[in-house]
Amino acid sequence: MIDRRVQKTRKILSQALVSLILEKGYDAITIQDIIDRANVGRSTFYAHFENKDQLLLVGNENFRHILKSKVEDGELAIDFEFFFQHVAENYDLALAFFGKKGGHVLIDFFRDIIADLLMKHYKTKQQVSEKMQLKMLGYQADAVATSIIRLLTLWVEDRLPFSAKAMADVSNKMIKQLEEESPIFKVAL
Amino acid sequence: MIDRRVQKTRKILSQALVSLILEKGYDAITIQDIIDRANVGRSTFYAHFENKDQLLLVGNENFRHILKSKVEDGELAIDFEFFFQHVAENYDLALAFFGKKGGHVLIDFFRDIIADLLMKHYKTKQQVSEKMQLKMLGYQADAVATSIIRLLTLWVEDRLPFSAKAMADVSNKMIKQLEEESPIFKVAL
DNA sequence: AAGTTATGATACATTATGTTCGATAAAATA
DNA sequence: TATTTTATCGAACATAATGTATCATAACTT
Repeated sequence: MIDRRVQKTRKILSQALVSLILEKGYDAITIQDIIDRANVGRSTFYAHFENKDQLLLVGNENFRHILKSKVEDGELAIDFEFFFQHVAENYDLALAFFGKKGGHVLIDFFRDIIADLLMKHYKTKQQVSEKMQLKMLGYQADAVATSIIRLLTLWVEDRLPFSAKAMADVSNKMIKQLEEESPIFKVAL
Repeated sequence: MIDRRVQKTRKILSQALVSLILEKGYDAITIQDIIDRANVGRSTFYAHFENKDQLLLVGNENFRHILKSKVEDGELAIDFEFFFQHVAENYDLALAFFGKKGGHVLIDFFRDIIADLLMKHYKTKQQVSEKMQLKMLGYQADAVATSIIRLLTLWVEDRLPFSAKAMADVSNKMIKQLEEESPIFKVAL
């Protein structure tokens, strides 16, 4: 098991980072800010993390793995209502992760995961074999994933004016757009 | 008219920034890097710009205003083929603006412009009056604009494997998805 | 040709970076 | 409990970037 001192240090560093994000924005935060806020020695920080990004990623593995574990449990499609609900239930964290003041680390993380899942999903719905068509489908999966994450950030920044279900419905609508084979694939690429 | 020394200084600073983006990525660039590369005095930089972002914005007004002027010429919809074509014709710049190594300044700029235009466009197609429905439509316009910019960045980063027309077709497809009134608006928000 | 102004060079105080070291306190282990 | 292991702190360090200020000079405008 992990040394209790280590657990304590990592936790307080994570909390310091989150609180600082809400105050001054991720990009403006320095390592110095974090160790001042956490009351942790400079050398201690570097004994655990290489930089801010790593602290954010490692310090929030629980939150990050929600989507992943949920999907690896067997379902192919994504339960967006569950996802938006989970975000709503962790509003303070979500604001730090996805709000205006947040950084790009977790946004990119979730975008990539969703894009991968969408790509698998689309490939089951369509028979696309040609190389360039597959590439274009990849673009679209990525673009749709990006738009869903964008919806999420607008929603969070706006203090959740809609229900998680409404957000999931809009997300699913954006996904469905690409489910059927469409004339776009017959266009000269 | 503007002092020739000023024109020269601003131009060389802009060029220095663009070349540095391609080398080390926008976020990692310091003011020191820029003035070293441009061979310009530190005080001179600050006489013209407050920071990197401003240099990037002011130094590329021509590129930025392409979309805006094109639309203000009377058309309501956006000519995405023209837009993607313009990007392709300025590939080096586009790579610095929208590639992996680029910053978020111009991406955000274009996203906001496109989102505004889409919102106007949707409002002419649909009769949406209820406040929350209007807000949700705004989310969707923003999300679609975000996905189009994402398509652009993937395309540019990938060295333009598709024609500008193909990219415009995909973009327009994503836009059309929201043109008709859809069941989503009857969902409980 | 005279007056105006942008520039470069230099200097400055402040702040952050990433690393190293030894003393100390806190933990695991026997 | 006694002993060993190890995480932390505090301090120091060289390096680098920041934003501001001043002044002589060169380049520009009129």
